[in-house]
Amino acid sequence: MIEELGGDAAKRRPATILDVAKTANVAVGTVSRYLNGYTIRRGNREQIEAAIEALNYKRNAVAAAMKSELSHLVGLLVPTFDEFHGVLLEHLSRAIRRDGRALLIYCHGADPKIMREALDYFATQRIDALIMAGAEEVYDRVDELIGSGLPVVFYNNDLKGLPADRVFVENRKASQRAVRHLLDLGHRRIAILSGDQHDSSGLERYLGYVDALGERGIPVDPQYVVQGGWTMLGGADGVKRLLELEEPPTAIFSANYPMTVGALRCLKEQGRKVPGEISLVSFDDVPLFGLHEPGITAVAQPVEGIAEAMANVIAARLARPDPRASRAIILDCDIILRGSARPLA
Amino acid sequence: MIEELGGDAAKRRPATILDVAKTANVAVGTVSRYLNGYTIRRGNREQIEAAIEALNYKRNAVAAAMKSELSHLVGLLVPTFDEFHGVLLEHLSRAIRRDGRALLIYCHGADPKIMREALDYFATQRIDALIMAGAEEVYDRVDELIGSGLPVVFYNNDLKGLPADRVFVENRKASQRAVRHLLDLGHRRIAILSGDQHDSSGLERYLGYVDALGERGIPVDPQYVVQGGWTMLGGADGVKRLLELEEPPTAIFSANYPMTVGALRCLKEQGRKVPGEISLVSFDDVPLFGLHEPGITAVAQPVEGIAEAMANVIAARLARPDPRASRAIILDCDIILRGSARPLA
DNA sequence: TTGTATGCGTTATCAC
DNA sequence: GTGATAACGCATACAA
Repeated sequence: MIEELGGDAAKRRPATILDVAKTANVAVGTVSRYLNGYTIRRGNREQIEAAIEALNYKRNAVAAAMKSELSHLVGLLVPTFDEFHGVLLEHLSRAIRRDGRALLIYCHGADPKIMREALDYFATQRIDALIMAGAEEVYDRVDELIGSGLPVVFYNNDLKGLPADRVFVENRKASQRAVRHLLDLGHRRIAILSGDQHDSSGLERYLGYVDALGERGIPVDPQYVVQGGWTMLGGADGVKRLLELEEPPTAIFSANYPMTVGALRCLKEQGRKVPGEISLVSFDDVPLFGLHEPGITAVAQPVEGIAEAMANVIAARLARPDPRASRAIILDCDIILRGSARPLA
Repeated sequence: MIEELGGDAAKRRPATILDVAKTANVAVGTVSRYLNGYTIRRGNREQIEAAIEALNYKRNAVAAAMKSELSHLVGLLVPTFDEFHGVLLEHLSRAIRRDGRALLIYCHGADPKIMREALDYFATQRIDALIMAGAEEVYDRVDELIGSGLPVVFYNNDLKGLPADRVFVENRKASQRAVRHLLDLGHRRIAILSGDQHDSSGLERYLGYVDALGERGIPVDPQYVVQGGWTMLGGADGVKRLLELEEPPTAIFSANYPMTVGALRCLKEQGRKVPGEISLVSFDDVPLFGLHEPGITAVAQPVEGIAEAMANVIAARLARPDPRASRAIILDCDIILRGSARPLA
């Protein structure tokens, strides 16, 4: 379908601060002061406001950024837009907006080349701050960025040793509680569908699993520790291997949402009843888990709290640049008991 | 020049194109030409590359944007980050990146004030293009933006009459097929959980429902048309009302994903079996629908195709500044048959 | 092809 | 407070 565009689109040069100053009979400096919230003589203010209205003036943030060195852009570098990131984005964009900034997003899909590309792009765009899940592959680049004065906030995966702020959840304790719950139900052969243990969250969730077993004096059986690589396919594959064992586990702790979906799919395909034949607890909670039959017992991350913390940390650092103190905010998780974990028969 | 206080952090002023030119013994113009991909004498190119490396030069996109009037930013204004938008973002950010641009996102949560704020912010940031679900509340502002030369792409909800590009799916036909499927199974009392019919997608999905009934000579019974307002709560509430009818429907067509979740929750709470007592078909598909017991029969939008189309439309329009034609791309949907709809007993 | 000079719109720095 | 003016870093005519 081809339509004619209105030809009367008056594409005039947009008004500048100079035009406003001229129309309002004041100096550009005065207009700039007005725009930036400084006190202005009342008469002038009214004239400026009238001029802005009349000229339909919109301040050019690009030019402002060039002078002030502040772009009011916060870069967000994520590996993927799974359910967790969707919800995070919802809250984060809201929280960031409160301070007059917006989110510039880049999704790298675990590709190191794209990670570097993203970091370069962000540097190029002169973002005010960067939020990212740490990735070893770009340790040096991030270090460099921080060295150049860019505030960075890590989440999900830490890059130890870098002078940055951090927002994490109690991955280890929450996982421990989740596995302890399975132990309380009488399970002893408990498997973990682990995320990448090079990621701090992957490691900590695994360590929580180890902790819980250790509390009850149960040794960690390597055959029950399978790597799911955070992905749905990895989760399905991992469960498949578990079911092929001579002594399959009676319960599984899955370390994130996509792997849980994969696990459920595999279990369904293999005709294994949850929780009849095998119990399941998931890290990460989504609305549909409550509707699944049975409901999926899950660790719920405080996503809104994470977003708020990120925004606050950034706002604080931008307001008072203090390279020495780096903040680490660690939030608690809830465990939501549903029907996917039941006492061992 | 003025030195930053605190001499320990090597927070030197970043290198500029001028520094590069000086180090490479060429003129700034030459460096600029190199940066923008024009041909350069080989010796110079090598010198420039060496200088960039040595100085760790990162081009300042802000300054470049000011001159070229191109920010390489694409604004994305969404109502909310539901599952659909998560997947969309995944593909869109990738597609947009191919052209060297990134996504500047803003989430308005159906608040007209925030919509206006977002539009102002985008204008201020001098974005190159805008992707948004149309909203009547800001018709005039969007019109103004388009008038000023900003390319706009609508999705999900159209704002008729505006000279913009459009990427939509065959909402009406896909809905018709979905309802036809229920009719084929013998259902006659079919309800629709409708989205906001002021949204073009809401209206078209409703019209598809009407079409399907009309084909079979079945009149539309108003009591079977309930407004769910696109939300989970609205969906739950709508189903509740349906179940209280003297003659409840034997099948429900839900017009989007959140409403389907709400519907499932309500049906579960009320102890109604799906599909034993009531059949269900959903617009929008998510991985978990396949794992639900029963699997949810759903209309799958080609989200990747939507993202690709958006990126292409923008790239095309930005490449050829004043094509007097607006493009409307309409994509087909698949219907995925699972177990939530079964023949009427 | 290369070098020079000018301007983009804003903020910052002065005197006043 | 206000007004005039110098940057900010880059792109681009224009002359060479």
